[in-house]
Amino acid sequence: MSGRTTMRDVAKAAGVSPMTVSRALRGDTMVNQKTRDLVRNTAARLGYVYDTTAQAFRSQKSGFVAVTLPSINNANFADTFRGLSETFGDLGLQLLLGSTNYDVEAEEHLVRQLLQRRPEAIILTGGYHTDATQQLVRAANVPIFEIWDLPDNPLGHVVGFSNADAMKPLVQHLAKTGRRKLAFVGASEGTDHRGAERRRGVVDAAQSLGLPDVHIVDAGQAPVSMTQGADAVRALGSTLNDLDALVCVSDPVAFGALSACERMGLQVPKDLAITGFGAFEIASVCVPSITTVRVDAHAIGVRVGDLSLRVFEGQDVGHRMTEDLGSSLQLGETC
Amino acid sequence: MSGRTTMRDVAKAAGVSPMTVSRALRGDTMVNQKTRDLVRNTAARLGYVYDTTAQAFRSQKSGFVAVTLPSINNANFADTFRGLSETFGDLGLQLLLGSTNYDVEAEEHLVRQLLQRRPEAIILTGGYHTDATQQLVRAANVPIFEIWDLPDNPLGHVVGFSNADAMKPLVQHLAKTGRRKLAFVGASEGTDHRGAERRRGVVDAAQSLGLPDVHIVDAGQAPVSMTQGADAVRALGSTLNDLDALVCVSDPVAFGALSACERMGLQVPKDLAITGFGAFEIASVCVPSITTVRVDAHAIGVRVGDLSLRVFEGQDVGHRMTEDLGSSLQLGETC
DNA sequence: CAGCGCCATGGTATCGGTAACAGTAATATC
DNA sequence: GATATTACTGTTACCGATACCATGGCGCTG
Repeated sequence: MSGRTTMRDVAKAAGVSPMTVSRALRGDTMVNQKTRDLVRNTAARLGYVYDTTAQAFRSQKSGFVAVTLPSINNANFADTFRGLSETFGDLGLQLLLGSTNYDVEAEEHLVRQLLQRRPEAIILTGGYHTDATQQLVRAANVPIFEIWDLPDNPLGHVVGFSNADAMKPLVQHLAKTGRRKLAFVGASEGTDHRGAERRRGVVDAAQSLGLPDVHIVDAGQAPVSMTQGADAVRALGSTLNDLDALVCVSDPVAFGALSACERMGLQVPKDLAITGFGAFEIASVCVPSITTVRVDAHAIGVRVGDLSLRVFEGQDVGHRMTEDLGSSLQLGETC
Repeated sequence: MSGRTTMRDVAKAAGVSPMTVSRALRGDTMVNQKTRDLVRNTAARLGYVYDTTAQAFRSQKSGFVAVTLPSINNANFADTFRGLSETFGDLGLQLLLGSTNYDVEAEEHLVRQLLQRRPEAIILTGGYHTDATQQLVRAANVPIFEIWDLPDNPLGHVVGFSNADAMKPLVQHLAKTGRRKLAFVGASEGTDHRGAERRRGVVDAAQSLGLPDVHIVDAGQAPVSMTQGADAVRALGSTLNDLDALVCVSDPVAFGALSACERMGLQVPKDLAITGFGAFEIASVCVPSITTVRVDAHAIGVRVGDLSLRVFEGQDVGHRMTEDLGSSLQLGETC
């Protein structure tokens, strides 16, 4: 009598078998409506709380979906998480969230932990992982989704976009409006893989347009903050006068750069163009508004949920799906 | 042979009992070093993945801590979450996160779900909940923490600050610099409880300083975005000319207001003062920088973790702890 | 009225770890 | 040398739900 109320207690109180309680609480229509109501009322009266752990254990279905994000403190990733949350919530699945802090080693550690909870699907941000991570998730034998990227050798399904290609229209726009000397402001080499892809996209686009070499500005470890963006631009000093445009790895960085320019008396876009990435709210609210690349972060989450449903229903098992959600140029006042 | 590799399989392969495997994998020093290594190597060789669900079930300890946040897409709450994550991670506990979207009914639903996972502690943002929520968490019989607030009748432990008191220095500063006619820009009545507390703090402080009645500006449902802040200010139109200061419920709202003013040709702080709340990064980066109230969101998470440890170790069982982390005025250029 | 199918419910075993207790061999103590 | 202690390993039962199979009762058909 010491422990918590269990189904047995409810069964006894309702005068039925535990099996019937189990069925009634899950809304099995096989159970008579009257019995169902009786069981539910009894359970409520006793303050019974269903034990999902026991269910997960017995049925060998955890009800979890594992998600790794580089950072939780990022409006875009938060939007993706919200999309996932909504969609998987409807499927009765709960998200197990972990943050990798833009570090593949940390991701590996996290994945190890998450897999011990026997998730029914695994969602990894990005397409770049350690070998061990790849082995682990493959061995887990559940649907894998890589998001926010289009990996060359996907582990499973993919919902994302090309971070490199996304930069092309941006650079083209800059070139068209007469900007030739570009700088890319981003994280140090080797931390932010998606940021590196964007950099590559800018460098390649500039090259193919016949622009001079892109100046690379290291703003520090990912995630690069507004402050780091501002500091990096300030540190450029007189170099800034030789530049036509600052292509920033994200909108927060662009905003930091914009503020730094304002403090330094530089006119944007007259003296210098600035671009961001991600279409964060700040890009459209600030003055001047920032030209950026729109990505539907929320849709990424929703699409993963939708595809999962199809996978769970067995319509596409063994068939690797790749969904390229693309991106679009969102013009602002900074160029 | 069909199912997943279990401890039994590892035990057989290593020539020991499952019990020894269990002990070895958990690093029990009671097990001989050589045996431990043997077991670990065997487990690794077989690709064994520990089943935390089974452990949770047998030991009746889920390893989970339930957390509800109003919104995940908020730098402050994200910081708190990070603090929680770090601290509870060190204790070997995993966070189960849910977002209430600033709705106590949604919170109740969420809490119901989370409790079914038998969390070892419950962390609720805010001190305002439905009756059912209160009953549920009390009945769960685990440590409860309410954060980001100082409730009158706490459910358990508290780590937060007074949202009302936090506004006093702000209003005093405004009064000292000659601002008399204040407006408060926040969410509609009945959604954001902490926002309402801040509003109350402003109204009370203004009254006790002999300032005229505070003009209340409804910017829509919580969470109020930058855009909503900007729209609300724009909608004020000529009323704006009669005001000396806009006290905003958060920094994003303040930034939206600031941008709107800039677009309308109003000089901040000359024509109008603006204040925010939360000391978001944007407050110190933007031009002019925003005067705001600093709250150590990360510390809230860390402190909850620290206090939990004490509770788990039984040093303070039954003893309700309240930790007021306070807040401080962070002066910027907007007033 | 036997035989069949359908509906609603019950009995039993079991998921994979581990708590609790029970050894056993080697070493220390008197 | 007998006993106590230490260091390590093993045995058994069990956590709370549910998969699987069995069964009783009722209506319907021929």
